Amino acid sequence: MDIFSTLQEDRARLSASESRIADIVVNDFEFAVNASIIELAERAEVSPPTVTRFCRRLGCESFSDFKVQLARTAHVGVRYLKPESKSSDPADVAQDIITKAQNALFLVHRSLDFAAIEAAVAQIAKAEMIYAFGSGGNSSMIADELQNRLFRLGLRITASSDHGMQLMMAAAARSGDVIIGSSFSGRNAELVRAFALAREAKVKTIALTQTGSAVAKAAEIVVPIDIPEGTNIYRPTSTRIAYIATVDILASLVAYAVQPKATVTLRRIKRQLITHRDGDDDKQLLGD
Amino acid sequence: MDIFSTLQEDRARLSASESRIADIVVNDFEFAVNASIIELAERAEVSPPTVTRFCRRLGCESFSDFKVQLARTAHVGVRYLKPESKSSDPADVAQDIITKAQNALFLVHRSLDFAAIEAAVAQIAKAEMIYAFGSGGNSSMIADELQNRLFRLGLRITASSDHGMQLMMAAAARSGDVIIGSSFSGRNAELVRAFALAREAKVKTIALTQTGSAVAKAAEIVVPIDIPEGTNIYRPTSTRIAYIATVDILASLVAYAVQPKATVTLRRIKRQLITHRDGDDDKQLLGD
DNA sequence: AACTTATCAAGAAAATAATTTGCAGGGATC
DNA sequence: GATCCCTGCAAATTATTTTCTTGATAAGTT
Repeated sequence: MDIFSTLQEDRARLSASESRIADIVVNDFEFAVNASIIELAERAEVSPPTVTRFCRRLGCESFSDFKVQLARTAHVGVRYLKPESKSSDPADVAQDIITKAQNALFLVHRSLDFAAIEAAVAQIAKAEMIYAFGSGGNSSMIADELQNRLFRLGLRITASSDHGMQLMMAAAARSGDVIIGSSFSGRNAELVRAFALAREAKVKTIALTQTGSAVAKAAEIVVPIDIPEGTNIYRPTSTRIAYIATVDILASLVAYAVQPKATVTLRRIKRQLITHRDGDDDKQLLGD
Repeated sequence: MDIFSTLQEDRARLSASESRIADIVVNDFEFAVNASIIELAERAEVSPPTVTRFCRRLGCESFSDFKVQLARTAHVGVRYLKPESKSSDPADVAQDIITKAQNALFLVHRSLDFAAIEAAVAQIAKAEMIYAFGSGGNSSMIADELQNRLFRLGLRITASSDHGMQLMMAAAARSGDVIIGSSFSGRNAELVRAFALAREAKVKTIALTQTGSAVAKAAEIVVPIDIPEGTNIYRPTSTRIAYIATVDILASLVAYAVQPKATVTLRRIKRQLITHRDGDDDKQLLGD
């Protein structure tokens, strides 16, 4: 667990003096990581021992331990509190995107629902046939990505971003099949319909979407992905990164679940790719 | 600038004793951030003052300043040196993937070639027509992603993952057009051929690929993306994240470059999407 | 209602530990 | 052989933690 979560959680248990310290840490993080215990104490109008006690209460060994914990979390964890820059300078834009992407990873990691993931992995690994659905550019990329990752494991999968096809496929799917649907917004009405159709036929339905959304309610297993998207409509970065990472995790776990089958297929695919390139090395990653 | 770059750069200027300290810091980072100056000194078989001087040489105020700098960089920056875990426990797998993804972002950010990016952005923004090429699952995703991002800006773009089509399109392209080709491996021979064909017709060629690779050599503008991929072939995480982030940066910068044209198009697309969903909100990101 | 007691927060001062500085010896280089 | 730089020692400084004490609040008792 990281300091920032702990700080949020334990906020209630803190005394008045300790709360003042917490405020300073949260609001002026830069100061906090650089300050000595005396400086921090002075600013919070408490005595140094109180600061030590504050650190201990948060589960740290000592004040310096606290600072280290703080520094390592905060690099990734704090900035999402900060307003994004409005600059169009390349360095700023890059900084902004990278930061948001890292925050997204940080947030996904923290909020991963392993129970749901394991349930999804179990279903995927034993599926007769898998249908990956998603529409609208972003989610269709996720569907393709699922196909790209899972067919390599020897699984039978097809991806579709076409609403009409999705409905027909959902209707054609049989018990033992799995439908994985992705929706960033959670409000893809056609996907909801496809899920409903599938569930009538006892087809397993897995949704990658926002908690509590229409799509989430329509699916049997929900792997929730909840990322606050920034307001800049030019940059759907965070959510996409979060989805990609989640798919990566799912696919990796499925790989472990189907391992014996998978290695054979991978080797065959790899051989195919190598002849397509100018020969050689085996370490090169699978696919271009 | 972060400590780790500095450490790498200044490595040559360090004395023997200081090098020993550097070794420990790099190889056993966990120890280094938690150790006191005395512990670190003992382990490196030097005296505490030498450690202080080492920190100063790296541009830090003091030893504790050094530790803070270290902690804040290293959370993201060091782990790619570490062997990845072989565990198949979901929490470990997730941790591993998230860490690798964060490292990838860290590394891309550090190695971004802004000159190349700006050159690419300038060409893309004024292109008559854009062709996005990529094959093999990963790169084809990048090509689709480019299309997905750039068409929203009112640019004319098509993506293709079909080698045959790519060659024909390259042949059909005219001066004023731009071809953007992506290749993770840098050894997609067909893409090289498409670039060659395009350059004969004075079509601008932009490659997203590894520095020094065949694809890189074939293109006029190279936006280099160099990420060491792990050895676990089930997990092409890092590179993909790096490419996505780079495309995000490119697309955002193009958005700024073509702004007036773009907002109109975005508004039209958005209206279209909203009727497709169950009404409402404008803050929702563009596309699902 | 008044007093006692327990509990806890918080600061003062002392003790401890960590860090830095000044200085001097040793080795390498020119 | 002189100079320069690295390095460690020891002292000085500074920072941090521990211990002890005080004061406040709340619950229980007479």
